[in-house]
Formats: sequence, structure tokens, C-alpha cells
Amino acid sequence: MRRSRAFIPTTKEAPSDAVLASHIYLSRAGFIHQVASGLYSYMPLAKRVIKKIENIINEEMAKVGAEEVELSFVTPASLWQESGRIDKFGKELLRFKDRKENLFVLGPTHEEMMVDLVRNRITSYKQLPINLYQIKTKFRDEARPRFGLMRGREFIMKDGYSFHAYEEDLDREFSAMERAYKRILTRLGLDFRVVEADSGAIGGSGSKELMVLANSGEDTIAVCDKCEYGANIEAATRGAVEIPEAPEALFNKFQTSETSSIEDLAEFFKIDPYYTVKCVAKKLVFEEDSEVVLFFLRGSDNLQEVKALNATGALEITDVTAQELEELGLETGYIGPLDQDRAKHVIDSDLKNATNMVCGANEKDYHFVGVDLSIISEVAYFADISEVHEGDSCPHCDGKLSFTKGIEVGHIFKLGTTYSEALKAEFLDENGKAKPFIMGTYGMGVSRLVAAVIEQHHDDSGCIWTKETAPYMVNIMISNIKEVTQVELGEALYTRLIESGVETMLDDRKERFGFKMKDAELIGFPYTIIIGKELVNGNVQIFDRKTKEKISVDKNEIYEKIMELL
RNA sequence: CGGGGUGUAGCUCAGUAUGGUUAGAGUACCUGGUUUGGGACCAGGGGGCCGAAGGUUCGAGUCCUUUCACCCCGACCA
Repeated sequence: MRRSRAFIPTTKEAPSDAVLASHIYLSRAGFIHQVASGLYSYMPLAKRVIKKIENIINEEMAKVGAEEVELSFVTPASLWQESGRIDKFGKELLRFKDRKENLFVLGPTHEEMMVDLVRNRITSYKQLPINLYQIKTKFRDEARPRFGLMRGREFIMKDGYSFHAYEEDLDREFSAMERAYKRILTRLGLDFRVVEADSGAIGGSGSKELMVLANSGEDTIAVCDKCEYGANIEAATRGAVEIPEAPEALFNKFQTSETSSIEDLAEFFKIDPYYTVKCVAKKLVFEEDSEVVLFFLRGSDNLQEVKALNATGALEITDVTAQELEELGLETGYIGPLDQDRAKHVIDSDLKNATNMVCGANEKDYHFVGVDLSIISEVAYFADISEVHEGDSCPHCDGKLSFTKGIEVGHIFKLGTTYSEALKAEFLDENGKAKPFIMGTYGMGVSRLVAAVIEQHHDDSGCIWTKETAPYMVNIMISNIKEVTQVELGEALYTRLIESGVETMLDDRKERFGFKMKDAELIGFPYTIIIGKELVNGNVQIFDRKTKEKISVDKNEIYEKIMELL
């Protein structure tokens, strides 16, 4: 492509709302243009990058035997009613009616559509397994779109779905897909981590997220410093702690005025908060109603709300007001798990057999000491509801957990029969018995990957595309368009590279050296061949975007040299 | 959805408290000239329903009402 003819509107200034590097540079370098909140147009450079990523995905999907399809973007709301997700998905689903007053939604994900496509077409175990995917624009009416391509309302996603007759076959496919996803991210040149995760509103198990490591990531992930373990903070667990010697005490009720906080309580008894029981009261919203639920944890721990949701099966978790607690007869600061009959409660599994604990006596100004929680271990409801801390031990080895930020670019999980049952998608097994498909689902954010690459590969001058993602590999810069010898060499080299299949840009604009260099750095071509003042000595230079180094090359060897580098 | 902010040239922003020439700057764009290794310089030029609608006034970018959009913090987010 000739730069003089290309549509690449670069600017010196970024849109005022751009915060992330990817948003700033993709805007400034003329890749994307925002048209409305969370909606972006892709200009030629972005389109090329997207195609590259799609090609890599297609290649890797072909290797594992997945087939590409394309489902309609506008989907009938009736399918969403059938699965029951029309209410669960909420306002993120953009709904509208056609001229005949039929209700439709813009697809935010395509479980229903894919199950509908397969049901009654795949009818025998002999036809299984199959794995179908598409790369398609999705729409989620996010309450608050932000960060450019990172969290748009309209975005491109690769979504795949596999159908199986047996659990073991799903397990096999799931592993194969995990490997394929890792290969994709590796080829894209990304530093990433596969972590255990919560499966969210779609439901399912064996959930894993593929996280591109970047400080700007919206997710916090806990990773082990010794083994491969990594998990989203929403799902992270920790190894059993060596229970330190508890200060022994006989069971007793103690007057503890002015100690409604864990801090005060620990100070009062001169013990570590680890030996205290804290109560976190939350209001849980269920499909029909809502109610206050008490969560008991060690004083040293914090409630992990996603875990709390999973433990209770609620849809949403919100704060409670002091008034609501009062109405239930709960004494703030002195709520304890013993004889707790005022509200439903969940106790952190870490407390299951804890002894010598201090907890609220459900009476103002009184706490129990020397509490042995094992006495209620048979009757109370225990679940993992605490959030791991940095420095906690790894659940799989003797390493320590540390936190890092990640961008969720992929999410794979085992759906099981949730959707096939809801949509009555069944096949006949060897015994002629009808069974729902066992499904897996595999998502990867294509447009988000474009942003993720830049989040991980940029500097103060702009984008630094990796070899597999670069919109053009080589930029030939003719320093002074009035110098005939420079133009001649540039044109000849351009033609030769194009003929060799190299994606090449020829900067043939009548601009000054500095202007063109800044522009090339902003766009981020991996290599720029500078044909300039050294040509009188028979030399040109290769500028490496990543290192910003320029190396001189004899003009007669430049073709071979650049081909070597690619 | 709660709280806050901003809408003026393609982009970044002045001007609005106290209404009053033809609405400004930088950048980008066009023409001519000089320049040619790190976003040049000089001269000239084009570009605006001052987010929209209504109102107050002799007069509104500026005051009032309504509305829309966008952004930030939070809630939410397969």
C-alpha cells in the first residue's frame, strides 16, 4: 500500500476520554474511531489486524477439528425465553421488535442459537462429538462501556460450542481446546496465564479464563510462585494453613464494650484477628425475593462476593442497611454464629473445626471466647466464601500466592447439559435412550485481543505490533521524495517485497523525515526501511520498532537482509 | 441504575461568574514560497445552526426550562 493513498488518519492528540495505552494509540494511529458510547468503527489498519487474529484462530481451530459457522446476529427472543435467560441476562440484552411486532435480541453470546442449530439435526451418538464455532460481532448493552476496544458494547468474539455423548469426551475436548487457545495466544506474542475462574451467568463447571497479563487489566488474579496454579480472585482458593497454636481459653461469655470492630476486638483480647469470627451481612436477591444473609469468616479474612453468590445461589448481592439488621434483631458488631436463628447464614469452610475462637454473643457488648466451632460442624452450612490474600499458600503446592492484573481474553468451560436440557436438544445413545447433549463452550475476544496486544506491546511513541499481528510488516520510508535516487530505490524495493508476499507500506508522502518517523513509530510497523541521506554512500537503514535501533545496510543487500529478519 | 462532570472548527481547548462588534487559539486541512534525518518556517486561505427544542430580552455561546449525547466514580459485567 502506498501511504499517500492509504486511509490512515493519524493525530497528534488522543480523544480526551482515552486512558488506556491501547485506546490512546489505536485512536491516534488511525486504527479505530468511536461513533457512540462503546461503539467503534474499524479503519483499514485495525481491519487488517483483526483479520490476522481471525486467521490464527481459524488455523488453530482447524487443527482440532472445529468447524466454522455463522449464526444470525439478530436472534429470536423466543429462544431466550426457552432457555430462561431472557430475564437472567437483564438489560445487557438489547431487545427490539420487528415490523410484525415480534421480539428479537441482538446476540450477546450464542448458546441458544447453536443448540437450536444442532438439535434435531444431530440425533445419534454416532454423529458426536462435534465442535462448531463462529467469529462474529456481539452486542452487550453494557451499563458502562469503557477503555476503548477493551470493554465495548459491540465487539468481535470467537465463540465455540462442542457437543458430546459422554463426560469423558467433553473432558478430552476441553483439554484440546485449552491447548489450542494457548497456542493462539502464544502465536500472537502475548504473555498470558490460564487461570481457574467463576463461570458467571452462563453456568457450568471447570471454568478457565485466559488472562493476558497487564497492569491495566480489570481482573485480579492470584498466581503461585512455584507451580502453574493461577486463579481469578473470584475463584482462588488457598492451601491449608498450618494452624498456629491458638491461645487456649475455656468457653465463656465476656463483657466486651466498645469492641464492635474486629480491630478493637483483637486489641481487647490481645489476639490476632485470625482467632476472631467476623460477620458480614449482605442482602441477597433471588429470582422471587430477597433476604438478608449473614456470612461468618475469620476476622483476618474478607468476603469474596462471587463465592458468596455461588454459595447461596442468589442472582445478586447488595449491601444491607443498619435498619434492616435492626429489624431482624441483630446487634451490629456482636453477631455470632452460635445459636444464630435470626437470619440464614453461611460459615466459611476455613472455620469448620476452628477452636478457641472469639465470636459475637448476639447480645450487645458481649462476645464468647474459647468457642469450638466443631460443635456446629454437622448442622451449619459451610462453604468457601473468603477471599485469598497475597502471601497465602498455594492450594496445590508449598508455594505462595501473589496477585497480578489480567485482561480476560478467553473463557472456556464445561456447560454440561444446562442448555441442551432447557432447549430439549437430545440424541439417542447406544441403547436407544434419549439424552441431552453434554456441552462445552469456548469464547475468545477478538477485538479485545487487538487492545490486549497493544496493552502489552507499546512505548511512549506508540504501538509495537508483534510479527503475527502487524498490519504491515515493513514500512519503506523515502526520506525526501524530491530525491530521484531515493524514490527509485524505494519503488523498486517496494515492488520486490510485494512480489515476495511481504505486507509492505511505502511512505511516499511529501513530508519531512521527522514527521514520517513519528508516524511510523505511532503506527508500529515492526520494521521501517529508511532510504535517506546515507544513500549517497550506498547505504540504507533498517529501523527496528521494538528496540528503536537503526542498522545500516548496503543498498544492494537490503532485500536479503529484510527477508532474513521477517 | 445511583453520584458527579462536559457538550463551541476534523482533534485538543479558551470565551459563559457580570448578555452587547463579524465567536477565538493551537493543531489538522488548502495555496504559494523557503526548508529536507526526528511531528519545520513565512505569507495567504477554507472550515462553526456554540449538542437540540422552547423561553426571557432591543439583543443569548453566555440567563431560565426541558431534553439528548458523551465522559468520570460506583454498582453491574459470558
